[in-house]
Amino acid sequence: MIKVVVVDDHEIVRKGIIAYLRTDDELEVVGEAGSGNDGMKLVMDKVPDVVLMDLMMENGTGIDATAEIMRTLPDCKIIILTSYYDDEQVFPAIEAGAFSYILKTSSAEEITDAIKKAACGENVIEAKVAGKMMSKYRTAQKKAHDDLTDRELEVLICIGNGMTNQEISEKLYIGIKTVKTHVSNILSKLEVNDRTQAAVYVHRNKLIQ
Amino acid sequence: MIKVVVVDDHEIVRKGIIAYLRTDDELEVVGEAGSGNDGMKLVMDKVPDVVLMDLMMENGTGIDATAEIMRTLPDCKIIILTSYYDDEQVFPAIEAGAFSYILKTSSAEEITDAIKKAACGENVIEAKVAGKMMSKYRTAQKKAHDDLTDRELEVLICIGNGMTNQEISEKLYIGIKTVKTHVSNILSKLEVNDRTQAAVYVHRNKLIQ
DNA sequence: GGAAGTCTCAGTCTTAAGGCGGAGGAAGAA
DNA sequence: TTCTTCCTCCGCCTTAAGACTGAGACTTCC
Repeated sequence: MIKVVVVDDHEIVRKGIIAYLRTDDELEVVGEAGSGNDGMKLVMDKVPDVVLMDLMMENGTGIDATAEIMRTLPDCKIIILTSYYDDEQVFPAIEAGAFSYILKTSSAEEITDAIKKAACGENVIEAKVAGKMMSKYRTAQKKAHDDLTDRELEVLICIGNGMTNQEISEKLYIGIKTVKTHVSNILSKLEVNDRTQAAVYVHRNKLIQ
Repeated sequence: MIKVVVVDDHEIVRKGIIAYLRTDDELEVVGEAGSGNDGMKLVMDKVPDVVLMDLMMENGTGIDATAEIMRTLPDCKIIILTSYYDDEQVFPAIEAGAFSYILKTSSAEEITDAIKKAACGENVIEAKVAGKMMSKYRTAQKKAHDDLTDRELEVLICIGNGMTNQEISEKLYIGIKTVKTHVSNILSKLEVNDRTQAAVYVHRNKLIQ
């Protein structure tokens, strides 16, 4: 029997998953929790083989719970069960030590399958998530504005807010000549031609909103 | 007995909800579907009192299904059941004729309660969604760029992409003088001082990404 | 002590940007 | 028809922007 704990703050989802898991006689649901914190305590107490963990929970994410569980019970397999494959928390979850990552769009059979595989040490990563991981490592590239000095970044943000050189000089208490120097350096470092493109850069790279 | 149909493409969620609803002897689950299309046909066939409809489905949204059902069975109460309160589809769903709008974070009891209330003609709107509706009507205000002509909007988008007047004139096959005229008009209509601020406007108002 | 990087500022020069006023042609509304 | 709006373009003018070169003061690091 594979001992399973289900952590999900959607009661209806949790009850549903448990109801289904109970129909499989290889699995034994030894506990359920509605928050990351409760889940953590429960896991420490029950020491299950597998934890089905929802990522998006209202108070305290599944990430912290996952990390904490892995610290004390490194042999416990945590399966992240979430709704969206492009969730930003995918990577923190994997770094925290999540073993498998499946979506709620998976069929009930796929979920029980993932649990059984996890118990055998075989992990399951949703194809879409795997693809996301690939692109993640591709986009882990250096950003042009990493080359900027602190002061230059400060000036760039001003440009991104549509300020003129005059206004920037007044805001930063420096001469307009100095601002022009910074702006020139910024433009060449970002490889753009003028302040408008620099402003676009700021917004495209979400340096400000 | 209140006849209920459950439409959700997450099998595990659907099974869970149904398993729970069956424990209530006032409710009778007369069918289930894994897509908006199937759900629509099923509802036409079974004519339930209440439909529990998931919004986020992979093929065909719950919106279209809701609208279609309301056209043929206007007395049918459709309860939208979704994961997020700030979903952009909230309003289309309500316009499509959804009767209640509750979240999956609701307790199982709240869901059965919403079903019973719907059957009695009493709708339930999640507090957070209601708040969202309020702010929606507040933000339904006129945008400055609504005053722009088609051509001006076209030029504005170019500015938002960091193009110079020269580049814009080449792209639109018009003289640079004409571009300058458009730019001047745009700046005064948007009440900004220069093209950089116009570019910032474009991104802040998400005219382009 | 020297080298490198950063921040500050200066002078000069060129050009894109933008304001202001005017105007013709086309299309649609009153 | 007349009026209005939009798109197009012109000339004149002022100024902010940006490139390029140079340089002093300061900190950090070797």
